[in-house]
Amino acid sequence: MLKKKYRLKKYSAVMATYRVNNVISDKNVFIYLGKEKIDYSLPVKFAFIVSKKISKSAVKRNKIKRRMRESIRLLLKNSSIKNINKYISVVIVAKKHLLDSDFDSVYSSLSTLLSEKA
RNA sequence: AAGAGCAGCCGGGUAAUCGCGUAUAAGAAAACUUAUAUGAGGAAAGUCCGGACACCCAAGGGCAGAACGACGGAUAACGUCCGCCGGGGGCAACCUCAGGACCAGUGCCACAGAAAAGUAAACAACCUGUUUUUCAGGUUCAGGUGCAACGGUAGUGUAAAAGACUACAGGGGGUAUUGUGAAAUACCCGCCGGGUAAACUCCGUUCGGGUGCAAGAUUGAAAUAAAGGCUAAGGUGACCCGCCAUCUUUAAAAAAAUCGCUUGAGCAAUAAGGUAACUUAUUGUCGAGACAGAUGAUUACCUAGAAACAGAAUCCGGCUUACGAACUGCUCUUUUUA
RNA sequence: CGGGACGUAGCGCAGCCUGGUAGCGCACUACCUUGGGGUGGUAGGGGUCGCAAGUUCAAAUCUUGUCGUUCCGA
Repeated sequence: MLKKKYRLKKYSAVMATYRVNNVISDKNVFIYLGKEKIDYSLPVKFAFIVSKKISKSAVKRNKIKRRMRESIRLLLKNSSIKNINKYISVVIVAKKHLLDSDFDSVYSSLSTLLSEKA
């Protein structure tokens, strides 16, 4: 789980990130990238969205969110995704395909998307 | 031994590495770091009932409305629970029932049938008179219909019949006894013209009304502005653009913070009362409290193969629904052996 | 968190209040009309009435539970 300073808290901030409309995706997730930073001392903030359309069960939605958070935590620790540091915020939206995947596929798709395409 | 019925119990464990929420302590005194402790359920779910708590409205009462409905109890309360009565099911253990009233009124009972409730026979049949037929009168036992037929079976009786009369059983009413009571038992009375209220309705009981922790309280900022976006609807206009108004958005910055927020009809043990639900007393104990929302990832071993349903959001008491594996106790039936 | 509405033929809807026969339009099939097609006409097929239980002689309809879809308020 990420610490609180890495979390994007406000609904309005998420909507602002959507409005930039800089999207990358694969079969598992959409990733919305926010505006570029002015002050580089601030950390990148993440938000994770798993809608009710993906599953009615709160347990399954929570599981997907936890896997995504853990992946981002490991990626930040490895500092393998340095090139996303220029963005203020990142919103990650899960797709229905994630429901049947395991942790490794979540980790690999997030790492390739964020390190290569961003 | 086999097959049933009822009740109970559990909801993976240990270790290692990385990591998260909360509390406390220390350092720092802004962010933060370290240590320790602690961190989802039996249904947390559905939101179907009942409360607590909070605010708004309200003089009191009625009407209306809603829910409930054998009886006695439990409870803060309940549509829940316990016991018991009656109906139904089962050989039995046991299970199950929205279980008041169609003698207040109004409806409905398709098709079939003579007739579906009205002092009722438009089919048919029986008997009597007339007697070729027809017709008139009496009757509804038997027939057939239907979920249901104007009380059942057997006899007496009669022109043919009929509770008209008798016996037996059924329903209803009255009296007596037993029980707190629903009711049961006994005796007596020919009293016996359907069903349906999860049809309207009537009777009884309960509920001040509404809103729900995003309830509500406190502190601070702003003082109704600024910058955009949009045009389906409003104004101006013949129409379009435009303008006004409306609507809507605004990243780190003022765009909130704190309280409510978890010590409670709490949990555990023992004792007493009660058939039980439950109650009382004593002792011990504190077991999540977030605010885009904390329990995860990887590995090894054990169990049986690390398996299901499933994630607290103000808090309790229930109900309902979903669901995994192993096992324990009591009871019943059948068979076999002693 | 709270409150509504709707599940009926492949699709869109009636019927439910007041219980006994499930119907309408489009689509589908066959035939007629045409040189052929469309249009038009005639006939026909197709429905566990979301699911489960109860009330009733009888349930799409009444009652309860449950599943799904969708809307509204904060």
